[in-house]
Amino acid sequence: MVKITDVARRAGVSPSTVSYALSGKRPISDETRRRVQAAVRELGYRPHARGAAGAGSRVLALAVPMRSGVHVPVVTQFAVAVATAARAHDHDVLLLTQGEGVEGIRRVAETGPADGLVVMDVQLQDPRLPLLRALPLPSVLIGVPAEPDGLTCVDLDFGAAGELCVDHLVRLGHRTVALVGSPPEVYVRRTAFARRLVQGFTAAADRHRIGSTVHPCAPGRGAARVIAERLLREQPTLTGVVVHNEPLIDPLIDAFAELGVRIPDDLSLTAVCPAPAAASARVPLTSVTVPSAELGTRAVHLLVRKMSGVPAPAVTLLAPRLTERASTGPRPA
Amino acid sequence: MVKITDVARRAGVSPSTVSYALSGKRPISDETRRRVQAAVRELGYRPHARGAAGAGSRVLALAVPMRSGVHVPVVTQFAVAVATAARAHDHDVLLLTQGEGVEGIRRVAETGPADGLVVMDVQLQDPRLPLLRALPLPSVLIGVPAEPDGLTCVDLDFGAAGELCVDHLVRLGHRTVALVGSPPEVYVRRTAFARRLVQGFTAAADRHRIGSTVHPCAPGRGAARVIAERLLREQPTLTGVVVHNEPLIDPLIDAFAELGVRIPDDLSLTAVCPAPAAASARVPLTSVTVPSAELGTRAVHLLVRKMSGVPAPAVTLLAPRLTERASTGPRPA
DNA sequence: CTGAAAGCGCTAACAC
DNA sequence: GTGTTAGCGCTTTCAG
Repeated sequence: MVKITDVARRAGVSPSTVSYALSGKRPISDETRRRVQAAVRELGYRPHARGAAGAGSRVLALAVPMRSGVHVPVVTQFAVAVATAARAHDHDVLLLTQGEGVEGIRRVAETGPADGLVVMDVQLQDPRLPLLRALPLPSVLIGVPAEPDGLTCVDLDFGAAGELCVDHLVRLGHRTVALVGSPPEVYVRRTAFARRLVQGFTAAADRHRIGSTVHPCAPGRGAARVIAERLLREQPTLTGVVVHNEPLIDPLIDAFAELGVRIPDDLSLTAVCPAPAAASARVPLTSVTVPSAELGTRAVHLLVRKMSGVPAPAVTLLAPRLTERASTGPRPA
Repeated sequence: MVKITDVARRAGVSPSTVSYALSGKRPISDETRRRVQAAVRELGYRPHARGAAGAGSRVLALAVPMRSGVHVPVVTQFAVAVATAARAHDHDVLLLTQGEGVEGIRRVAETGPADGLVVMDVQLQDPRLPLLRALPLPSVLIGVPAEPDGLTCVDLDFGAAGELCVDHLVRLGHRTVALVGSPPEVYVRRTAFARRLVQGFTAAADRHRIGSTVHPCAPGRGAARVIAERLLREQPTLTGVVVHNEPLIDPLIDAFAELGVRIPDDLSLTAVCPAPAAASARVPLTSVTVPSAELGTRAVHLLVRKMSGVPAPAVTLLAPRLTERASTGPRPA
């Protein structure tokens, strides 16, 4: 195991000179630096577990959900956003795959090299919360659980997003709406964002005194066809649908088309999903954007602030914005 | 910054006892361990940049490609496989997003906490190769560049995969075949796996003395329609198609259907993609499986062996296997 | 089973 | 611009 003194000997300088030559923390003559670098290369030197006085590890861990029902591209967008933002703050990102679950967090927090933690796929009652509250390691959740006190959470305001979709449909005259949601297991887990969207959707429909139903739905063409048929059969007056299930968007549009339902002439469709997915769907969808990149960036900002000792608000909610595209129109006569 | 001596004082024991109580490297009485753990919790102690004699960081870095033309779900599968395998070897995974490129690798290798490196999205002439060869940090590539000596590479044998698809089609009697490939930028970058598939495909077609063409293709319904029309127009005798572009699979099947081409009656279709994608396509596809999980696992195995000093072979190629499904049949009369 | 003390590799004051 | 040296927080002998 080659150490800094070896490099120093080889380069004919003192250890501290090597240290400074590598860190750049004080000026070193070109000649000396060159010799040091040569020695480093020749010996294959790598700085070791930094001496105590050194800078912290500058690593933050990211707990990514990789379980049934989560949509991989969206999760990946979050992860990339977090990684990019972390780099901007001179941090690296440690990948913590779910399945390690609580244990993974404990491990990283206690013995791991991370000095901060970003947690995704938060449930309303999440088994990780007690640990996160107790941990000396600062953490930020992407997603807002039922009891966020003592934590730092950031998310799109999914409740408001659900309301926004309904308000939009009501403004167009629709009087019966349905929510085609995420796969059932997502609700079973009480995943925060999915539950809150349902709450907002239902509350807005009740407030407007219009009919509403909610349908968890697995992805895939088969499921899309089944749900489309069922909606048309069970709710003949249905003219407005909100989709909160990205991989289901195109299959659902197809299914309606096959059943002779035209969008937006016969049925208005609204989605809650990342903007590109809405824009590039078979029919460009009026949608509330899930700003994955901004959420990831915000989470990292909050985290680095927390790591530097500044207290952070328990909940940061981003206001939803609805973008009109081709999939919504006035209620048919 | 709370240190081990603080914990020791609080627990009324010596620093070394705290150290051993936490590492478990020598037996500690239950009573003492309890007191130590209590002190740790109360003070929020976290082990620091480990003392020099301590174990290595046990982190390996993963360079993931997040650029145009790569298919996110597949990349994510690799990443998850790598992370899981790494955990099995008691390592954590540091996410290195491309875009940092060569610089990212240099940083992690020189000052970063990683002690091993997995590189994805390898190009035939990859700018990172000289660095990887020179680095004291052991690395493994998923993908085989043109000159793999001095490196450690693992991949599916994409050349053989291309041949296998053609052989299968020829055995069914087809005499004109086309390859619908990855997006153009993938070939422009000279991405190794894409290029090698083309080589194998072309070589096999030549060997069988049958007509063959290759078409890079962007994803999306529009592009699929365009390429389908073009294939039918320019090659009237075409009856066999190989797709190597996962997000294009369904759109391409749709496009052919819209053009009145039945699969497999009029046209046989083969894919090179992960098994689930082939199985759940609109028409279940005869395919050569890209075993993402196994590749990720292998890469990590090779890497940990290398890190422990055992030399590793320059190239490990997994033999392709073709699974017949519903999309291929005899050449129509 | 525990403590004292001697390092570990590295950085940062301090001297010149 | 460089070397000397005193730590840093932690682990691991070495004694008991």
